[in-house]
Amino acid sequence: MLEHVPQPSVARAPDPRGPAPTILHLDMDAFFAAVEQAAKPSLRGKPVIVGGLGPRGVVATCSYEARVFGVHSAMPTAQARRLCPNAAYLYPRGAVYRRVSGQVMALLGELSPLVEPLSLDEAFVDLRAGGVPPDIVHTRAAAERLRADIRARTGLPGSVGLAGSKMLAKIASELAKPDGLHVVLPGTERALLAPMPVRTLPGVGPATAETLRRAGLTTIQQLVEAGEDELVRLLGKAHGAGIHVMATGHDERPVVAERDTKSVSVEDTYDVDLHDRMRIRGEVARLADRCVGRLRGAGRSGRTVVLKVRRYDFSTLTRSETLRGPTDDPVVVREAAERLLESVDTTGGVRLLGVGVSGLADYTQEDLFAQYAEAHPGPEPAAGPLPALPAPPVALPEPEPATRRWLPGHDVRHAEHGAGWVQGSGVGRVTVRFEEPGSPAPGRVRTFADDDPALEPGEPLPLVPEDAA
DNA sequence: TCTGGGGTCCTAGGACCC
DNA sequence: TCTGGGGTCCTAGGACCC
Repeated sequence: MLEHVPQPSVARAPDPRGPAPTILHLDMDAFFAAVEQAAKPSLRGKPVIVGGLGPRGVVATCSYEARVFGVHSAMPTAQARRLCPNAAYLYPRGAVYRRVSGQVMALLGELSPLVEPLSLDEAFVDLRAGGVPPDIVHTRAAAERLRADIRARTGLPGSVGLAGSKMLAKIASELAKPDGLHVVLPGTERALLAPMPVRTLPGVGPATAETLRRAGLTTIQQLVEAGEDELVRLLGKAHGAGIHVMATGHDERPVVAERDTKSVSVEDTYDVDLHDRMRIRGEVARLADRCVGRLRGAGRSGRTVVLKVRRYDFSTLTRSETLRGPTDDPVVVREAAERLLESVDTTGGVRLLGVGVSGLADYTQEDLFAQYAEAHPGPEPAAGPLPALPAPPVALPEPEPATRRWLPGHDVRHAEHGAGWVQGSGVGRVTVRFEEPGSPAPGRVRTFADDDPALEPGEPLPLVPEDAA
C-alpha cells in the first residue's frame, strides 16, 4: 500500500533529526456545513447537518455546533434527528461545493505545482517543489498566508498540518482543527505518534484495529514494540509492513499531482427495497445510462462493466464482465449490466443497485468509430467476431425532466422577494427564507403554495463578492 | 427509526499460456 | 504418465478513505 519512492534530492543538507516540515496538508473545517453557514446567515452559530434526508440517508458533514450533540459524519440521518432535532437539515449542493473547492485548489496551486487533492476539501502540497525554503520559518509563514488567503477568497476556515511526510502532515491538520495550524518539528515525530491510538494511522480502519486489539495492540507505541514480523503475521505482508513503517514515523510516499481516474460508477439506495424484477431491470438500465453519461463527460471509455447489488439484509455482491475493447456506448454497457443481473438472485428484495465501468481508456466511442473507419475503409463494418466495436456512435437518452421538488437547503428565487433558500416543504407548501450570503441578519421567512408561479429554482450566489479577491 | 455515494488498493483462486 | 513453475488476465470480495 505504501510506495517507497525516494524524495527528490535536496539542495541543502538534510536535517539529521528528520525531514523538514515541507509537506502541507489542508483540511477545510466541516466543509459542506461551513459553506451552508456562509451562504445562509441565519444558520451561523447553529447546528447544521448536510446529507441524505430520506429514510436511509446518512450525514455527510455536520457543523461543530451539531457535533456537540454527538452527531458525526456517516451517522444515519434518522439517528442525528433524534440526537439533534433542532438542527437545520440540508441536502448537499454539490455544484456549490465544487466551485468553492476550485477556488481553494487554485490557491494551493499558487503555492506549488505539486498539489494532490484527496477530495473536495482536502489536499497535500509539496512546498519544496514550490520553492518555499525548507525551514520552519518559511513553511509556517506560507501556511499562515494560505489560511488567510482561503478565508479572504471563500470566507471559510481551513486547518493546516505541516510535517516532513504526508502521514504526519495529515495527523497534524487533525490536531490543528478547528481553524488552526500545527507543525510537527523534525525529531518529534515518534514521540508524537507513540501514545496515539492505532486508528490514527492511515490504512487502519475498524477491521484492522479489531485484529490488532485482539492481539493486545491499541497504541502506536505498541505497534512499534510488536515489530514488523508480528504485524506481518497479523495483517499480511503488504499491510503489516506498511503499518509498521508508518508506526515508526516513516512515510516516503511522494505528493502526486495528477492521478488518473481508474473507474467510474453510480449507485442508488432506494427508500424501500425493490422486489419487482422488471423494476430492477429498469433501474439497472437507468444506472447504466447515468454511468455512461459520466464516463463520456470525462472523455473516457471503459472495458469492464460492474454490477453491484445490495440485498435487503445489506449483503453486497458484485458481478463483472470484461468486453473485448473499451466502450462508451450506452447500449453496450446497459446490455452487459442486464446480462450480469441475470446471474443475481434478488428474491427478498434489493436496497441498492450500482453500475460501474473500469479498465478506462482515453477514447470516446466517436474516436473508436473514427479509428475503425480509418482502418477499415468501406461501406459497412464486417460482421465478424472480433471488433464488436462500431455500430455508429449511440446517443444517450435524454435524462428525464427534473421534477420540481423543493429540497431543503436548495436555492430559489421569488419574483417579488428575491433570492432565498428552501427551509422545508410538504403538504402542498414550501417555506422559504429570504437571505443571501452578504445579508447582515437572518432573513425573513415566507410560505407559499408549492406550485406558486412566482417561485422558481435559483442560482447559488457566491459566498464572497466576486471582486473581493 | 440502522448503515450514502464515490472512489482506491489488495488478495486469492482459476483459466490460460509458455 | 500422476504432476513443474512463472506470468498475466479475469472475477469476487473486502478493507479503507473522504
